Amino acid sequence: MGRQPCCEKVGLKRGPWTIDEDNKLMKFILNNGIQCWRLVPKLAGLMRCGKSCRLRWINYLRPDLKRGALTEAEEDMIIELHSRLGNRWSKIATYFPGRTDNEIKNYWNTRIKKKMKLNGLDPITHKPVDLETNNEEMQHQQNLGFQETISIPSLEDYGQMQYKTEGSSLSNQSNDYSSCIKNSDMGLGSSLVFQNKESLESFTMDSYPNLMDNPFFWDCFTGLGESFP
DNA sequence: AAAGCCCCCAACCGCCGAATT
DNA sequence: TAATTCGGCGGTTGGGGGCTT
Repeated sequence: MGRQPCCEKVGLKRGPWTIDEDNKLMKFILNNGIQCWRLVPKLAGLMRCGKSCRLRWINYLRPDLKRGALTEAEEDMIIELHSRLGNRWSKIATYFPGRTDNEIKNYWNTRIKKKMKLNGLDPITHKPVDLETNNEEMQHQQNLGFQETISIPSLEDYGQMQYKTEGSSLSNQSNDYSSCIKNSDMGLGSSLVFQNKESLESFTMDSYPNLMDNPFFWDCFTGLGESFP
């Protein structure tokens, strides 16, 4: 009953692949293609399980893999896609030819996640970390008429500092509101409002329900780091 | 120079839906 | 229909290398 086992479980090699193993696997797949991963190690003369061979091929040996560090543009796109798709790394990886889901996942876990936390954003929800927990701050912002805020804790030491980006548009529909002000007040964090160029009327994030999904949103943060010593 | 710490990433693990017998 | 594996996925880990003290 049922299928045959994928491989002999005993005596299998584990851990890092040797150059010799890589060569055997590469040679076999280039010559024969991939019909069935279960048969690959046997036919290629490898003491590995099929699953391990598959992983090694997909993540390291595939000739179409793009080597080297991810670019800033790729990083921006990962953030954007993650905000929409969540931790669906294989889905995200389809937008990056030559990159693997493992590579993107690693990049997210070791760099982007850290960066977002530094910016006071929850890497899971892409929303400000203390939005729900800091009631005092929320109450303060509500008193000011701000219903939703973006918190940038690293600005705490900068008191009344105002940071303004010129000419950064949030979307085609919001060109009139192209100014973005990050206003750190009371030393608790920073609020984000959008200001109409003509009327100087301000809008909160509620004006843009899907703001975090908009790649232009992240432009607001460009250059922010330069303000710091 | 050496020890300790931190970061990165390759590889493993466990789970799940699909496929097979 | 049940039992079992396959293929694929996301989460996690541990070893190696680089950096700091």
